[in-house]
Amino acid sequence: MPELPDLQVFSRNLDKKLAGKTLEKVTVPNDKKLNVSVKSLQSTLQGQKLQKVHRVGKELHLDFKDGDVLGLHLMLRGQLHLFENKNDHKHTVIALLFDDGTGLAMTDGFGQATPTLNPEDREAIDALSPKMTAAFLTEQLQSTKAAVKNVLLDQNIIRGIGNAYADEILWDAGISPFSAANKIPEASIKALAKSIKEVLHNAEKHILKEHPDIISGEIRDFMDIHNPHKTHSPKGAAIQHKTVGGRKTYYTEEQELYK
DNA sequence: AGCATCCTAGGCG
DNA sequence: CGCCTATGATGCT
Repeated sequence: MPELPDLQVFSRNLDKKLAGKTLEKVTVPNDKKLNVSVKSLQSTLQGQKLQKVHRVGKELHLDFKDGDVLGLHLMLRGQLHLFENKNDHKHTVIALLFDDGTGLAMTDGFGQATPTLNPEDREAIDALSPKMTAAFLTEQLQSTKAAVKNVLLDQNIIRGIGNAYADEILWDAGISPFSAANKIPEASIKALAKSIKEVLHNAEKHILKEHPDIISGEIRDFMDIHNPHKTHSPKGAAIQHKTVGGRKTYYTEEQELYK
């Protein structure tokens, strides 16, 4: 499943491909997760010009000319596909057809991928926002004794970090994912702030270089720690894993456990 | 805070 | 060829 760096590349490519086109028809074969009726979605968006595609947290935002926004969240298994004129992708949740015959479909066998008309602005800041500073992290981490990894994953605090990148970031910062958030010293919080930016930016750069045109899937092969094909970290420690709450955490002894 | 829920498909044995 | 797992968010206990 795609995480922030993948989505960043997708949004870029979709913007290149679709911005400036007028939405002719939107269909929602699976409207279980849609926050408005299909009719109201259609009457709001059809006929509007798509101005911009960009990423907000783990969601893609399609900004239309009159200020309406279509949010697309891929959740666990959602995928995006471009099509010409007719969409035949299986498990289509929503399909957008533009005036030149180009189409975009979001599919999901699980049916969990979520389209949202005019998603509410959330207070949580984006992981790549300039507001994501060591000072911000200090404030957030001090207020809870929860495991630091859970804080990174909490979309109500920071938007955009998922399970795989949380492990990469924490290894890079030298902090054990099981550390109590309020026990992490200032110097390590600074390292963490730096690692969040660096790990996400480097991943995006890598994906863009190796897969410049992708709009779907996830690229994971280059990950150093959260990677089932690797046994040792770049610095040589054995990678360990532990399943917490149904999802796997990868870590090494190179990471300090604060408790 | 922590676990069950959604219930597919691709990868690996 | 069948089993296993992977990722997110919500809502319950």
